[in-house]
Amino acid sequence: MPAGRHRTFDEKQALEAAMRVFWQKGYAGASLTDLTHAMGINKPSMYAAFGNKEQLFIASLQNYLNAYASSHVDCLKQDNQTFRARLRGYLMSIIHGQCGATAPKGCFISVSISESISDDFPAAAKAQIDAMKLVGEGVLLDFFSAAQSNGELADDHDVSALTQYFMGVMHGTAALARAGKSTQQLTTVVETSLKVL
Amino acid sequence: MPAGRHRTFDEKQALEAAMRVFWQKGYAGASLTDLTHAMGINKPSMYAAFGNKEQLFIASLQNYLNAYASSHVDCLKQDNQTFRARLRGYLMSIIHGQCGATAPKGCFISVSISESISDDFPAAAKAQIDAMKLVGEGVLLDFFSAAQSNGELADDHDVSALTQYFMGVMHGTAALARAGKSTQQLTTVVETSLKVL
DNA sequence: GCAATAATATACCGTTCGGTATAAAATGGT
DNA sequence: ACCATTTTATACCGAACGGTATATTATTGC
Repeated sequence: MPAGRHRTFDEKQALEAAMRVFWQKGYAGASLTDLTHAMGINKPSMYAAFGNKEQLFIASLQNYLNAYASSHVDCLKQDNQTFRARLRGYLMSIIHGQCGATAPKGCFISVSISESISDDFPAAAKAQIDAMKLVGEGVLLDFFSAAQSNGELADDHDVSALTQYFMGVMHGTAALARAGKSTQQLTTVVETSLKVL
Repeated sequence: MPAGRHRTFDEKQALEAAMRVFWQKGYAGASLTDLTHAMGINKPSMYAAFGNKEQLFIASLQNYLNAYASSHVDCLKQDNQTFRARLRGYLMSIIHGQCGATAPKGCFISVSISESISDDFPAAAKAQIDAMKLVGEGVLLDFFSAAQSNGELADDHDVSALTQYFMGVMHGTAALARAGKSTQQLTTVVETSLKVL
């Protein structure tokens, strides 16, 4: 046990709160006052625990990936379901995350990608976002490639084209969620998108 | 001819420059220094010509609609083309706009919708964005409804669902363009998206 | 109990923010 | 020529920005 006064706040809880502020308002739109108020701490505590605004943002991105994004990938691995059902489950899981009542609307990564093309966006944060972009694409590419190898997906399909298309569908539903569309409306978008297969 | 010193800058040119800054950096991310530098004028000139930052933003949105968005709709009215070809032309026109080399990537309205859900986003600007959202949806809804009346689109299609779907496709390609995808890659996304018809 | 240590709270730092007062420069009307 | 008018350029305003020094409070090891 280290000497000195103990933390009176939960670091994970504070990070979750900060993430939601960034998720809703973006990096530039989220002030330290916004962040520390939501986290329930004051600035020196934030700086001691997370470094600075940029590092808090990067930690928020990582927290989003762990707590809000990774779980969807499990849907693609349900061996008891058909190829189509697994993909549908994946997309449905995602749109529920994008339309949840307790969290901000849309996709934090999608919002961050969009903001990160600004030339004065912090470099380390941009690098983190670029890495996450590749991961997301890799998941879908592997899924379609494996399905084609297994014979679940016909050989005349272009797995790269399908990957780009469904990446687009996910960014699209994220934008629609942000525009106020309901889970039900996004469900019909997902169902329609699956008709290409 | 009014008395007094003449303007030494072109108002439309300055507005175009301001629009591109907002388009790339968003409302919160664009400072008055960014804006006036790009416009080639100083702050009092900007305030005299446009009012304030929020009104400049609203004027930028209107300028985007006029100069970058409205023209695409003409593709839907090419009576010499099939229903499918008109829709394809519309989407292709849009993705070229989203990937143009001379303008910022993506869609200014899509970016603005995303940013406008922040609770400290200016109210008048949010109202303008909400109005533009409805216009965009109306264009597609009218297109599909008319096509169904003409018999070009089978009756078993849900025009509302198709509208939501292609709104999602457009937001999706806009996000992919912002993520760095090429016109060629977005073309395959558009071609894939048309398979649902 | 008493130093050493670490987290809290407050007040403050220089800079940048959106916005403006002020004065110089340029035009038209007379 | 001169005055009214409008735009320009500079300097400045209070507020908010990201970030930190300082002092107080709480905790552990001894």
